Amino acid sequence: MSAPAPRRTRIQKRNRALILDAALEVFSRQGFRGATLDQIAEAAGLSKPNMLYYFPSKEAIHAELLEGLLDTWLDPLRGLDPAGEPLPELCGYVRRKLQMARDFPRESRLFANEILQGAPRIDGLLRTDLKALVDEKAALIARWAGEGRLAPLDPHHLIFSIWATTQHYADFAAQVELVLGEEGRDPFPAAAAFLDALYARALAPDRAQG
Amino acid sequence: MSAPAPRRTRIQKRNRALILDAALEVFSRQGFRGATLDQIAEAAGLSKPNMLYYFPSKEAIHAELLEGLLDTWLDPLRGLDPAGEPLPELCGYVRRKLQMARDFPRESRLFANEILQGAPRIDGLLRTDLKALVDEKAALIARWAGEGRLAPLDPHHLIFSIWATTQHYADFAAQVELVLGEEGRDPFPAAAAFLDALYARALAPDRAQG
DNA sequence: AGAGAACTTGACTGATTGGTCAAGTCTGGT
DNA sequence: ACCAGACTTGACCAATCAGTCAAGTTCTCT
Repeated sequence: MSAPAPRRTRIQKRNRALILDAALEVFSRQGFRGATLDQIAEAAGLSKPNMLYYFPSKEAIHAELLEGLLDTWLDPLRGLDPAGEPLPELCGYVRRKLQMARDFPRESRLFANEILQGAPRIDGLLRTDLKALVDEKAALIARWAGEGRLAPLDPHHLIFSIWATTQHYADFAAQVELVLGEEGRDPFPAAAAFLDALYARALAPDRAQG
Repeated sequence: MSAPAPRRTRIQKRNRALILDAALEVFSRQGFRGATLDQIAEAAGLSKPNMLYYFPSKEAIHAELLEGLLDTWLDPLRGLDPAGEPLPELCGYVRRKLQMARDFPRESRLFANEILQGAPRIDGLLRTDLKALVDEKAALIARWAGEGRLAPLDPHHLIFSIWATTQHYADFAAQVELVLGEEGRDPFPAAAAFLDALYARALAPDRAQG
Protein backbone atom coordinates (compact mmCIF):
# COMPACT_ATOMS: atom_id res chain seq x y z
CA MET A 1 0.00 0.00 0.00
CA SER A 2 2.16 2.82 1.31
CA ALA A 3 5.67 3.62 0.09
CA PRO A 4 8.46 1.19 1.05
CA ALA A 5 9.91 2.15 4.41
CA PRO A 6 12.36 4.97 3.64
CA ARG A 7 15.85 4.39 5.04
CA ARG A 8 16.67 7.55 7.00
CA THR A 9 20.02 8.62 8.41
CA ARG A 10 20.36 10.75 11.52
CA ILE A 11 21.01 13.76 9.32
CA GLN A 12 17.90 13.07 7.26
CA LYS A 13 15.75 12.86 10.37
CA ARG A 14 17.13 16.08 11.78
CA ASN A 15 16.95 18.10 8.58
CA ARG A 16 13.53 16.87 7.53
CA ALA A 17 12.25 17.86 10.96
CA LEU A 18 13.90 21.28 10.66
CA ILE A 19 12.34 21.82 7.27
CA LEU A 20 8.85 20.71 8.29
CA ASP A 21 8.96 22.90 11.38
CA ALA A 22 10.08 25.93 9.41
CA ALA A 23 7.53 25.23 6.68
CA LEU A 24 4.73 24.95 9.24
CA GLU A 25 5.66 28.36 10.58
CA VAL A 26 5.73 30.00 7.14
CA PHE A 27 2.80 28.21 5.48
CA SER A 28 0.56 28.79 8.50
CA ARG A 29 1.13 32.53 8.24
CA GLN A 30 1.36 33.14 4.50
CA GLY A 31 -0.66 30.32 3.01
CA PHE A 32 0.69 28.06 0.30
CA ARG A 33 1.02 30.61 -2.47
CA GLY A 34 2.24 33.38 -0.19
CA ALA A 35 5.04 31.29 1.29
CA THR A 36 8.38 31.07 -0.51
CA LEU A 37 11.05 28.40 -0.43
CA ASP A 38 13.59 31.06 0.48
CA GLN A 39 11.61 32.00 3.60
CA ILE A 40 11.33 28.37 4.62
CA ALA A 41 14.99 27.66 3.90
CA GLU A 42 16.08 30.64 5.96
CA ALA A 43 13.79 29.68 8.84
CA ALA A 44 15.16 26.15 8.71
CA GLY A 45 18.76 27.33 8.58
CA LEU A 46 19.46 25.44 5.34
CA SER A 47 20.28 26.51 1.82
CA LYS A 48 17.46 26.27 -0.70
CA PRO A 49 19.11 23.57 -2.85
CA ASN A 50 19.85 21.59 0.28
CA MET A 51 16.21 21.77 1.30
CA LEU A 52 15.23 20.48 -2.11
CA TYR A 53 17.55 17.55 -1.53
CA TYR A 54 15.18 16.38 1.20
CA PHE A 55 11.88 17.26 -0.45
CA PRO A 56 11.24 17.20 -4.18
CA SER A 57 9.13 20.38 -4.25
CA LYS A 58 7.26 23.05 -2.33
CA GLU A 59 4.07 21.07 -2.93
CA ALA A 60 5.62 17.98 -1.34
CA ILE A 61 6.52 19.83 1.86
CA HIS A 62 3.03 21.29 2.14
CA ALA A 63 1.39 17.95 1.39
CA GLU A 64 3.43 16.18 4.08
CA LEU A 65 2.36 18.77 6.63
CA LEU A 66 -1.31 18.44 5.72
CA GLU A 67 -1.25 14.65 5.76
CA GLY A 68 0.11 14.50 9.27
CA LEU A 69 -2.30 17.18 10.44
CA LEU A 70 -5.83 15.84 10.15
CA ASP A 71 -5.24 12.72 12.22
CA THR A 72 -4.00 14.46 15.35
CA TRP A 73 -6.41 17.27 14.73
CA LEU A 74 -9.39 14.96 15.11
CA ASP A 75 -8.09 13.11 18.17
CA PRO A 76 -10.08 15.18 20.66
CA LEU A 77 -13.31 14.37 18.85
CA ARG A 78 -12.41 10.65 18.69
CA GLY A 79 -12.14 10.76 22.46
CA LEU A 80 -15.87 11.49 22.82
CA ASP A 81 -16.92 8.41 24.78
CA PRO A 82 -20.38 6.87 24.11
CA ALA A 83 -20.23 5.25 27.54
CA GLY A 84 -19.63 8.49 29.42
CA GLU A 85 -22.00 11.08 30.80
CA PRO A 86 -23.05 13.41 27.95
CA LEU A 87 -22.45 16.75 29.56
CA PRO A 88 -18.98 16.05 31.03
CA GLU A 89 -18.01 14.27 27.83
CA LEU A 90 -18.78 17.30 25.70
CA CYS A 91 -17.19 19.75 28.12
CA GLY A 92 -14.13 17.52 28.12
CA TYR A 93 -14.09 17.62 24.35
CA VAL A 94 -14.23 21.41 24.42
CA ARG A 95 -11.35 21.47 26.90
CA ARG A 96 -9.19 19.13 24.83
CA LYS A 97 -9.89 21.06 21.66
CA LEU A 98 -9.01 24.34 23.31
CA GLN A 99 -5.83 22.78 24.63
CA MET A 100 -4.88 21.85 21.07
CA ALA A 101 -5.47 25.43 19.95
CA ARG A 102 -3.12 26.55 22.70
CA ASP A 103 -0.45 23.94 22.09
CA PHE A 104 -0.57 23.80 18.28
CA PRO A 105 -1.63 27.19 16.99
CA ARG A 106 0.47 26.84 13.83
CA GLU A 107 -1.30 23.63 12.89
CA SER A 108 -4.63 25.33 13.45
CA ARG A 109 -3.66 28.26 11.22
CA LEU A 110 -2.35 25.92 8.53
CA PHE A 111 -5.70 24.18 8.50
CA ALA A 112 -7.61 27.46 8.52
CA ASN A 113 -5.57 28.74 5.59
CA GLU A 114 -6.35 25.61 3.65
CA ILE A 115 -10.09 25.83 4.26
CA LEU A 116 -10.18 29.55 3.52
CA GLN A 117 -8.83 28.79 0.08
CA GLY A 118 -11.65 26.33 -0.48
CA ALA A 119 -9.79 23.21 0.73
CA PRO A 120 -8.26 22.51 -2.72
CA ARG A 121 -5.55 20.17 -1.44
CA ILE A 122 -7.43 18.48 1.37
CA ASP A 123 -10.90 18.06 -0.10
CA GLY A 124 -10.60 14.29 -0.39
CA LEU A 125 -9.57 13.74 3.22
CA LEU A 126 -12.37 15.93 4.52
CA ARG A 127 -14.93 14.21 2.36
CA THR A 128 -14.02 10.76 3.71
CA ASP A 129 -12.23 10.66 7.08
CA LEU A 130 -13.62 13.87 8.53
CA LYS A 131 -17.19 13.40 7.41
CA ALA A 132 -17.32 9.81 8.65
CA LEU A 133 -16.06 10.71 12.11
CA VAL A 134 -18.31 13.74 12.43
CA ASP A 135 -21.39 11.81 11.33
CA GLU A 136 -20.61 9.09 13.86
CA LYS A 137 -20.21 11.52 16.74
CA ALA A 138 -23.20 13.58 15.64
CA ALA A 139 -25.31 10.43 15.81
CA LEU A 140 -24.03 9.83 19.33
CA ILE A 141 -24.94 13.36 20.38
CA ALA A 142 -28.35 13.02 18.77
CA ARG A 143 -28.92 9.80 20.72
CA TRP A 144 -28.00 11.53 23.98
CA ALA A 145 -30.35 14.37 23.18
CA GLY A 146 -33.10 11.91 22.27
CA GLU A 147 -32.67 10.22 25.65
CA GLY A 148 -33.18 13.58 27.35
CA ARG A 149 -29.65 13.61 28.73
CA LEU A 150 -28.64 16.63 26.67
CA ALA A 151 -30.31 19.74 25.28
CA PRO A 152 -31.98 19.18 21.92
CA LEU A 153 -29.48 21.03 19.71
CA ASP A 154 -28.47 20.20 16.14
CA PRO A 155 -25.42 17.93 16.60
CA HIS A 156 -23.54 18.96 13.46
CA HIS A 157 -23.88 22.63 14.20
CA LEU A 158 -22.93 21.98 17.81
CA ILE A 159 -19.68 20.44 16.62
CA PHE A 160 -19.12 23.38 14.27
CA SER A 161 -19.61 25.79 17.15
CA ILE A 162 -17.07 23.93 19.26
CA TRP A 163 -14.55 23.98 16.45
CA ALA A 164 -15.19 27.66 15.84
CA THR A 165 -14.96 28.83 19.43
CA THR A 166 -11.84 26.85 20.27
CA GLN A 167 -9.84 27.35 17.08
CA HIS A 168 -10.68 31.05 17.25
CA TYR A 169 -8.08 31.42 20.01
CA ALA A 170 -5.39 30.07 17.69
CA ASP A 171 -6.44 31.49 14.33
CA PHE A 172 -7.48 34.92 15.58
CA ALA A 173 -4.89 35.14 18.37
CA ALA A 174 -3.68 38.50 17.08
CA GLN A 175 -7.17 39.97 17.38
CA VAL A 176 -7.86 38.36 20.76
CA GLU A 177 -4.66 39.81 22.20
CA LEU A 178 -5.32 43.28 20.81
CA VAL A 179 -8.89 43.38 22.09
CA LEU A 180 -8.08 42.05 25.55
CA GLY A 181 -5.28 44.57 25.68
CA GLU A 182 -3.17 42.53 28.06
CA GLU A 183 -0.68 41.62 25.40
CA GLY A 184 1.63 39.70 27.63
CA ARG A 185 -1.02 37.64 29.39
CA ASP A 186 -2.30 34.20 28.46
CA PRO A 187 -5.98 34.38 27.41
CA PHE A 188 -6.46 30.62 27.61
CA PRO A 189 -7.42 30.19 31.29
CA ALA A 190 -10.24 32.70 30.94
CA ALA A 191 -11.23 31.18 27.61
CA ALA A 192 -11.40 27.72 29.16
CA ALA A 193 -13.56 28.96 32.02
CA PHE A 194 -15.87 30.83 29.64
CA LEU A 195 -16.32 27.96 27.20
CA ASP A 196 -16.92 25.50 30.01
CA ALA A 197 -19.66 27.73 31.41
CA LEU A 198 -21.13 28.46 27.97
CA TYR A 199 -21.51 24.84 26.99
CA ALA A 200 -22.48 23.62 30.45
CA ARG A 201 -25.38 26.08 30.37
CA ALA A 202 -26.38 25.53 26.78
CA LEU A 203 -26.15 21.75 26.84
CA ALA A 204 -27.90 21.05 30.14
CA PRO A 205 -31.03 19.04 29.32
CA ASP A 206 -34.44 20.63 29.75
CA ARG A 207 -36.10 20.06 33.10
CA ALA A 208 -38.01 16.78 33.04
CA GLN A 209 -41.68 17.64 32.66
CA GLY A 210 -44.47 16.41 34.91
CA MET B 1 -7.75 66.16 6.89
CA SER B 2 -8.54 63.63 4.20
CA ALA B 3 -7.54 63.89 0.54
CA PRO B 4 -9.33 66.49 -1.58
CA ALA B 5 -12.52 65.03 -3.01
CA PRO B 6 -11.40 63.02 -6.06
CA ARG B 7 -13.29 63.96 -9.25
CA ARG B 8 -14.54 60.64 -10.67
CA THR B 9 -15.93 60.02 -14.11
CA ARG B 10 -18.50 57.33 -14.85
CA ILE B 11 -15.75 55.13 -16.23
CA GLN B 12 -13.64 55.62 -13.11
CA LYS B 13 -16.53 54.66 -10.88
CA ARG B 14 -17.30 51.56 -12.90
CA ASN B 15 -13.71 50.36 -13.28
CA ARG B 16 -12.70 51.06 -9.70
CA ALA B 17 -15.69 49.04 -8.58
CA LEU B 18 -14.81 46.22 -10.98
CA ILE B 19 -11.25 46.16 -9.67
CA LEU B 20 -12.21 46.24 -6.00
CA ASP B 21 -14.74 43.48 -6.50
CA ALA B 22 -12.25 41.29 -8.35
CA ALA B 23 -9.54 42.05 -5.78
CA LEU B 24 -11.87 41.13 -2.92
CA GLU B 25 -12.50 37.78 -4.56
CA VAL B 26 -8.81 37.04 -5.09
CA PHE B 27 -7.36 38.50 -1.87
CA SER B 28 -10.00 36.77 0.25
CA ARG B 29 -8.96 33.40 -1.14
CA GLN B 30 -5.22 33.75 -1.60
CA GLY B 31 -4.24 36.35 0.97
CA PHE B 32 -2.18 39.40 0.08
CA ARG B 33 1.05 37.67 -0.88
CA GLY B 34 -0.66 34.80 -2.63
CA ALA B 35 -2.76 37.03 -4.86
CA THR B 36 -1.33 38.37 -8.10
CA LEU B 37 -2.22 41.46 -10.10
CA ASP B 38 -2.70 39.26 -13.16
CA GLN B 39 -5.36 37.20 -11.35
CA ILE B 40 -7.15 40.35 -10.24
CA ALA B 41 -6.91 41.97 -13.66
CA GLU B 42 -8.33 38.88 -15.33
CA ALA B 43 -11.16 38.63 -12.80
CA ALA B 44 -11.93 42.31 -13.34
CA GLY B 45 -11.83 41.96 -17.13
CA LEU B 46 -9.16 44.64 -17.48
CA SER B 47 -5.56 44.64 -18.60
CA LYS B 48 -2.95 44.88 -15.88
CA PRO B 49 -1.60 48.29 -16.95
CA ASN B 50 -5.13 49.59 -17.14
CA MET B 51 -5.79 48.41 -13.60
CA LEU B 52 -2.66 50.23 -12.46
CA TYR B 53 -4.06 53.35 -14.05
CA TYR B 54 -6.79 53.32 -11.40
CA PHE B 55 -4.73 52.18 -8.43
CA PRO B 56 -1.07 53.00 -7.88
CA SER B 57 -0.12 49.55 -6.54
CA LYS B 58 -1.25 46.18 -5.26
CA GLU B 59 -0.85 47.49 -1.73
CA ALA B 60 -3.21 50.39 -2.51
CA ILE B 61 -5.98 48.07 -3.70
CA HIS B 62 -5.65 45.90 -0.63
CA ALA B 63 -5.54 48.89 1.70
CA GLU B 64 -8.70 50.37 0.19
CA LEU B 65 -10.52 47.08 0.72
CA LEU B 66 -9.43 46.84 4.35
CA GLU B 67 -10.31 50.44 5.14
CA GLY B 68 -13.85 50.05 3.96
CA LEU B 69 -14.22 46.72 5.71
CA LEU B 70 -13.96 47.30 9.45
CA ASP B 71 -16.70 49.91 9.62
CA THR B 72 -19.47 47.83 8.09
CA TRP B 73 -18.07 44.78 9.80
CA LEU B 74 -18.72 46.24 13.23
CA ASP B 75 -22.18 47.57 12.44
CA PRO B 76 -24.02 44.60 13.98
CA LEU B 77 -22.19 45.09 17.27
CA ARG B 78 -22.90 48.84 17.24
CA GLY B 79 -26.58 47.94 17.04
CA LEU B 80 -26.50 46.37 20.50
CA ASP B 81 -28.98 48.63 22.29
CA PRO B 82 -28.41 49.49 25.96
CA ALA B 83 -32.12 50.28 26.27
CA GLY B 84 -33.28 46.89 24.98
CA GLU B 85 -33.91 43.61 26.75
CA PRO B 86 -30.54 41.84 27.19
CA LEU B 87 -31.43 38.41 25.84
CA PRO B 88 -33.27 39.48 22.68
CA GLU B 89 -30.62 42.12 22.06
CA LEU B 90 -27.83 39.56 22.08
CA CYS B 91 -29.78 37.03 20.04
CA GLY B 92 -30.47 39.80 17.55
CA TYR B 93 -26.78 40.58 17.41
CA VAL B 94 -26.01 36.94 16.67
CA ARG B 95 -28.62 36.93 13.93
CA ARG B 96 -27.29 40.11 12.31
CA LYS B 97 -23.71 38.84 12.49
CA LEU B 98 -24.69 35.53 10.90
CA GLN B 99 -26.53 37.41 8.18
CA MET B 100 -23.34 39.32 7.39
CA ALA B 101 -21.43 36.05 7.14
CA ARG B 102 -24.02 34.86 4.65
CA ASP B 103 -24.21 38.06 2.62
CA PHE B 104 -20.53 39.03 2.71
CA PRO B 105 -18.45 35.87 2.94
CA ARG B 106 -15.61 37.36 0.91
CA GLU B 107 -15.27 40.24 3.32
CA SER B 108 -15.20 37.78 6.19
CA ARG B 109 -12.46 35.75 4.54
CA LEU B 110 -10.43 38.85 3.73
CA PHE B 111 -10.55 39.80 7.39
CA ALA B 112 -9.71 36.26 8.49
CA ASN B 113 -6.72 36.17 6.15
CA GLU B 114 -5.45 39.41 7.57
CA ILE B 115 -5.74 38.25 11.18
CA LEU B 116 -4.20 34.86 10.40
CA GLN B 117 -1.11 36.66 9.18
CA GLY B 118 -0.89 38.52 12.47
CA ALA B 119 -2.89 41.60 11.40
CA PRO B 120 0.20 43.39 10.00
CA ARG B 121 -1.77 45.91 7.93
CA ILE B 122 -4.72 46.47 10.24
CA ASP B 123 -3.11 46.44 13.65
CA GLY B 124 -3.70 50.14 14.22
CA LEU B 125 -7.40 50.07 13.44
CA LEU B 126 -7.98 47.07 15.68
CA ARG B 127 -6.06 48.65 18.54
CA THR B 128 -8.18 51.81 18.45
CA ASP B 129 -11.62 51.54 16.81
CA LEU B 130 -12.24 47.85 17.44
CA LYS B 131 -10.99 47.78 21.01
CA ALA B 132 -12.97 50.88 21.98
CA LEU B 133 -16.23 49.51 20.63
CA VAL B 134 -15.72 46.07 22.14
CA ASP B 135 -14.83 47.48 25.54
CA GLU B 136 -17.94 49.67 25.46
CA LYS B 137 -20.25 46.78 24.59
CA ALA B 138 -18.51 44.44 26.99
CA ALA B 139 -19.20 46.93 29.77
CA LEU B 140 -22.87 46.97 28.76
CA ILE B 141 -23.04 43.17 28.86
CA ALA B 142 -21.28 43.13 32.22
CA ARG B 143 -23.86 45.60 33.56
CA TRP B 144 -26.72 43.43 32.34
CA ALA B 145 -25.13 40.40 33.97
CA GLY B 146 -24.59 42.34 37.19
CA GLU B 147 -28.26 43.25 37.23
CA GLY B 148 -29.15 39.58 36.99
CA ARG B 149 -30.75 40.01 33.59
CA LEU B 150 -28.17 37.84 31.86
CA ALA B 151 -26.04 34.82 32.72
CA PRO B 152 -22.75 35.77 34.42
CA LEU B 153 -20.39 35.06 31.51
CA ASP B 154 -17.16 36.89 30.64
CA PRO B 155 -18.33 39.60 28.19
CA HIS B 156 -15.20 39.75 26.05
CA HIS B 157 -15.09 36.01 25.55
CA LEU B 158 -18.82 36.02 24.85
CA ILE B 159 -18.23 38.47 22.03
CA PHE B 160 -15.34 36.33 20.77
CA SER B 161 -17.59 33.28 20.74
CA ILE B 162 -20.25 35.11 18.74
CA TRP B 163 -17.67 36.25 16.22
CA ALA B 164 -16.23 32.76 15.99
CA THR B 165 -19.48 30.87 15.58
CA THR B 166 -20.97 33.23 13.01
CA GLN B 167 -17.90 33.92 10.88
CA HIS B 168 -17.21 30.20 10.86
CA TYR B 169 -19.99 29.78 8.32
CA ALA B 170 -18.23 32.19 5.95
CA ASP B 171 -14.57 31.38 6.57
CA PHE B 172 -14.97 27.60 6.82
CA ALA B 173 -17.82 27.31 4.33
CA ALA B 174 -15.93 24.69 2.33
CA GLN B 175 -15.66 22.45 5.39
CA VAL B 176 -19.23 23.06 6.51
CA GLU B 177 -20.56 22.05 3.10
CA LEU B 178 -18.41 18.95 2.92
CA VAL B 179 -19.37 17.77 6.40
CA LEU B 180 -23.08 18.42 6.00
CA GLY B 181 -22.87 16.62 2.69
CA GLU B 182 -25.80 18.49 1.19
CA GLU B 183 -23.58 20.47 -1.10
CA GLY B 184 -26.33 22.31 -2.85
CA ARG B 185 -28.31 23.28 0.23
CA ASP B 186 -28.03 26.44 2.25
CA PRO B 187 -26.71 25.72 5.76
CA PHE B 188 -27.69 29.14 7.09
CA PRO B 189 -31.28 28.51 8.20
CA ALA B 190 -30.21 25.58 10.37
CA ALA B 191 -27.21 27.58 11.60
CA ALA B 192 -29.47 30.46 12.60
CA ALA B 193 -31.82 28.16 14.49
CA PHE B 194 -28.93 26.44 16.24
CA LEU B 195 -27.14 29.64 17.28
CA ASP B 196 -30.36 31.19 18.51
CA ALA B 197 -31.03 28.17 20.68
CA LEU B 198 -27.43 27.94 21.87
CA TYR B 199 -27.22 31.52 23.04
CA ALA B 200 -30.78 31.68 24.35
CA ARG B 201 -29.97 28.72 26.61
CA ALA B 202 -26.51 29.86 27.61
CA LEU B 203 -27.40 33.48 28.27
CA ALA B 204 -30.64 33.01 30.19
CA PRO B 205 -30.08 34.41 33.67
CA ASP B 206 -29.89 32.06 36.63
CA ARG B 207 -33.19 31.48 38.44
CA ALA B 208 -33.65 34.19 41.02
CA GLN B 209 -32.80 32.67 44.37
CA GLY B 210 -35.06 32.72 47.43
C1' DA C 1 -16.10 68.74 -36.13
C1' DG C 2 -12.12 69.37 -33.32
C1' DA C 3 -9.21 69.80 -29.22
C1' DG C 4 -7.82 68.19 -24.97
C1' DA C 5 -8.37 65.17 -21.43
C1' DA C 6 -9.37 60.56 -20.08
C1' DC C 7 -8.66 56.03 -20.96
C1' DT C 8 -6.26 51.72 -22.83
C1' DT C 9 -2.57 48.62 -24.11
C1' DG C 10 1.64 45.93 -26.11
C1' DA C 11 6.08 45.73 -25.04
C1' DC C 12 9.12 46.12 -21.65
C1' DT C 13 12.09 46.02 -17.00
C1' DG C 14 14.34 44.49 -12.89
C1' DA C 15 13.34 41.56 -9.06
C1' DT C 16 11.73 37.29 -7.25
C1' DT C 17 9.99 32.76 -7.86
C1' DG C 18 10.48 27.37 -7.82
C1' DG C 19 13.69 24.35 -9.25
C1' DT C 20 18.28 22.26 -11.50
C1' DC C 21 23.05 20.89 -11.82
C1' DA C 22 27.78 19.97 -11.54
C1' DA C 23 31.16 20.14 -8.50
C1' DG C 24 32.39 19.99 -4.17
C1' DT C 25 32.65 18.32 1.21
C1' DC C 26 31.53 15.28 4.81
C1' DT C 27 30.44 10.66 7.03
C1' DG C 28 30.47 5.87 8.15
C1' DG C 29 32.01 1.40 7.35
C1' DT C 30 36.06 -1.44 6.39
C1' DA D 1 43.70 5.30 5.12
C1' DC D 2 40.31 4.72 1.84
C1' DC D 3 36.11 4.57 -0.64
C1' DA D 4 31.21 4.91 -1.74
C1' DG D 5 27.43 7.05 -0.75
C1' DA D 6 25.35 10.88 1.75
C1' DC D 7 25.21 15.56 2.11
C1' DT D 8 25.97 20.63 0.70
C1' DT D 9 26.30 24.63 -2.21
C1' DG D 10 27.30 28.54 -5.75
C1' DA D 11 25.85 29.43 -10.04
C1' DC D 12 22.39 29.12 -12.91
C1' DC D 13 17.59 28.74 -15.52
C1' DA D 14 12.92 29.65 -17.19
C1' DA D 15 8.73 31.47 -15.45
C1' DT D 16 6.32 34.76 -12.98
C1' DC D 17 6.05 38.86 -10.26
C1' DA D 18 4.84 44.11 -9.60
C1' DG D 19 5.24 47.99 -11.99
C1' DT D 20 6.63 51.43 -16.19
C1' DC D 21 6.21 53.75 -20.51
C1' DA D 22 5.32 55.47 -24.90
C1' DA D 23 2.04 55.30 -28.18
C1' DG D 24 -2.35 54.64 -29.21
C1' DT D 25 -7.79 55.03 -28.81
C1' DT D 26 -11.99 56.87 -26.88
C1' DC D 27 -14.69 60.13 -24.54
C1' DT D 28 -16.44 64.84 -23.41
C1' DC D 29 -17.21 69.32 -24.00
C1' DT D 30 -17.70 73.20 -26.98
